[in-house]
Amino acid sequence: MTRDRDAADSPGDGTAGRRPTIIDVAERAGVSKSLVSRALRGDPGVSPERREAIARSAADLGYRPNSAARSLVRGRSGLIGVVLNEIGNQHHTEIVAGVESRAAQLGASVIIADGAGSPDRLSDRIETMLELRVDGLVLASSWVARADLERAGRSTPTVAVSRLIDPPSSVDTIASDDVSGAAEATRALISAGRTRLGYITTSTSPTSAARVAGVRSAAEGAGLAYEVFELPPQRAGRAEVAEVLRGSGVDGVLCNNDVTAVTVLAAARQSGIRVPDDLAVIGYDDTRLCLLTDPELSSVDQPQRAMGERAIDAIWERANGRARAVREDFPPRLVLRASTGVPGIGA
Amino acid sequence: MTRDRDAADSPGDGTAGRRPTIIDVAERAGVSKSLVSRALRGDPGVSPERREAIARSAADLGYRPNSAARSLVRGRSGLIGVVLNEIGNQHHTEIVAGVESRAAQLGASVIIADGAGSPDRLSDRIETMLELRVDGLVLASSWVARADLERAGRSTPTVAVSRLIDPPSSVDTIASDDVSGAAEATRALISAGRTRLGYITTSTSPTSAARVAGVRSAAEGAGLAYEVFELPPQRAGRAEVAEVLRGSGVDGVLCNNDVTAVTVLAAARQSGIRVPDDLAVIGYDDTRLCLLTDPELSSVDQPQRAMGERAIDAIWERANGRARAVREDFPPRLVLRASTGVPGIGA
DNA sequence: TTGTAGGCGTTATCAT
DNA sequence: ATGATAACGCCTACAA
Repeated sequence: MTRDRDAADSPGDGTAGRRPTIIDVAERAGVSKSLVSRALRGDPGVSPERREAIARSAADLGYRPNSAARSLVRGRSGLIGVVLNEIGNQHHTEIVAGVESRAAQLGASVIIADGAGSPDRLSDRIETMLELRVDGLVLASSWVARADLERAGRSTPTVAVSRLIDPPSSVDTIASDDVSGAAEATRALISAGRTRLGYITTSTSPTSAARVAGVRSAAEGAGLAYEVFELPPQRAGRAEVAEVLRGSGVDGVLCNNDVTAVTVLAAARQSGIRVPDDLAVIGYDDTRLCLLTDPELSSVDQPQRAMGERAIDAIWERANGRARAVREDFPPRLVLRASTGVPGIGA
Repeated sequence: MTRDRDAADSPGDGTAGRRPTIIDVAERAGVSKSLVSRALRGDPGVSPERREAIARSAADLGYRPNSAARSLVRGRSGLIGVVLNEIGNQHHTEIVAGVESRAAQLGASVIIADGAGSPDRLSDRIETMLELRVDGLVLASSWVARADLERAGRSTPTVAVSRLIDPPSSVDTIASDDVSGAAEATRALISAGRTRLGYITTSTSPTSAARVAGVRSAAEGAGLAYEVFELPPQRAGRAEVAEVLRGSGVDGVLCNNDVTAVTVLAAARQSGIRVPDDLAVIGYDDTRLCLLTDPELSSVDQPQRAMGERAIDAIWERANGRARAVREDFPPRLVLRASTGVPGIGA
């Protein structure tokens, strides 16, 4: 039920009258609008007196530049767009910190949109960003349709901070090295004496697929078998995980993220499975949750902040002529804690 | 296969040449630019043939409207801005869901900015939103300076979804009723037989202050004493909380959020304090964490989504003439679980 | 149904 | 140092 938006035109504006423009400022200061433009932007070549008068006039009027007008004439918006797969996902939001800090150095403002985990929404948000003429676009999602990637890459420097299957060459990609991250974690399980390995995930993303590959390589390298458990997000509660655990004889498990790992911990406790004695557990992302569990949770840390910073650099490079695509994998870091037992000592 | 539109290429443009405008679309379709404008916006009064030709022309060219130009001429941006105190804070991000869904009904796009917990950054982000001429602004933070609130309220319909001290009348405020939420939680502790009550928080926000008031009212109503523990966020780890717990003889504690509550659980376990036998614990926000702890965590749920929706409605009302400020408190809901023992039965 | 002509607020290029 | 003035891309009366 949409509301009627074209209510009788002018009556009731809510906020005050017309917003002051550069012209209002100019009149009040008794100068031309060009001079106001220069003064307000801090251009050199404006006499101190004028500058002063203009500043006061602007302040009195509560003048604020209209970025639409500016963007239109300059051909650049000064905006960096970030589209997140899911604003509630900590892995994605941490990338924003890196993006923000680097963008600030370039004098750009960062605006964020939430894809709410849906490809349609993602597509829509990307379109909005492109219409806004962002000077660069950061995509933190593995679920962007290829057509949308191409469209974005064609319009503005675009970098995906996530693992993509066969990304178009117009889009740069930055990810952490999921294969080696998962492999290293798996090797840690193995060197803790685990022989019945498992990977449990609540996602079917390319990221997760890469981690499966990492688990496989490490397991096969040690001549061990491994099992993969895929739980749909809605069916990934403590009970479901407990069931999975009971069915399999797994004694060492890597999880797709820390929340899943905490769920495994809870399920194990409920099922009388001791951690790490009966089951070693490793999470992914190294969130602060890891320090709040009992036992504390081992986890694979990803350098989200550095990846976010790199994304902005890549955008800058594209804007300045680079044509070849960036394809970078950042090395993750395994953080061992009690949930895998004492490092180096088997069970 | 000719995609070269500008032979004289400046040394490295990155993406293709000039972006197509409504004029390019018009020429290619052999019509005037006004007709293109109408057709593309779905205005009635355009012959089917023209409409078709224009659509094809636009598609061929990869045309995309420039929202700066549109915003400039229409006087509205079609944008709703949301400034979050901290993009990593789940309480704040959940408000976004409500904002998004209602904004979509109004045909507005939502853009988000992150205040990173700093008043300066918040101020800066708000300014960016105002320069963008957002049609409405949602502030999810208790830390916005009053000057910024006034500035925003003067420029565009603004609503703070958070507790504010003495908000300006130009800003609408929506919050959950923290006093009653905390009071109800405290009464639950009392009726579970707890007599040495506590409130532990990692924040000094007005929100937290309101909850203290709720705890006080319930405690005093029952003739019981209570203690308030304030831990700075950096010093709110398991160890610090354990120390606090040991020092006091508290047997029933309300926490400012679920993460703090989980920390309390971890600290209690470490200190040999049994939950709920020795200590009853209640969190705030009712995040999914609550189901992953042992024992499961009682918590106070806030209707973030409804608050987000209401924010958009309030903006709409302001835009349509309402002058009086909205001051609304949404009722929270206490969810009892094992961390407070069986409801209704004392320890 | 279609086209013409301003104008939105700003920047930037010319003059002066 | 300052001021006209022409864009920027789009929408919208007003004409035809």
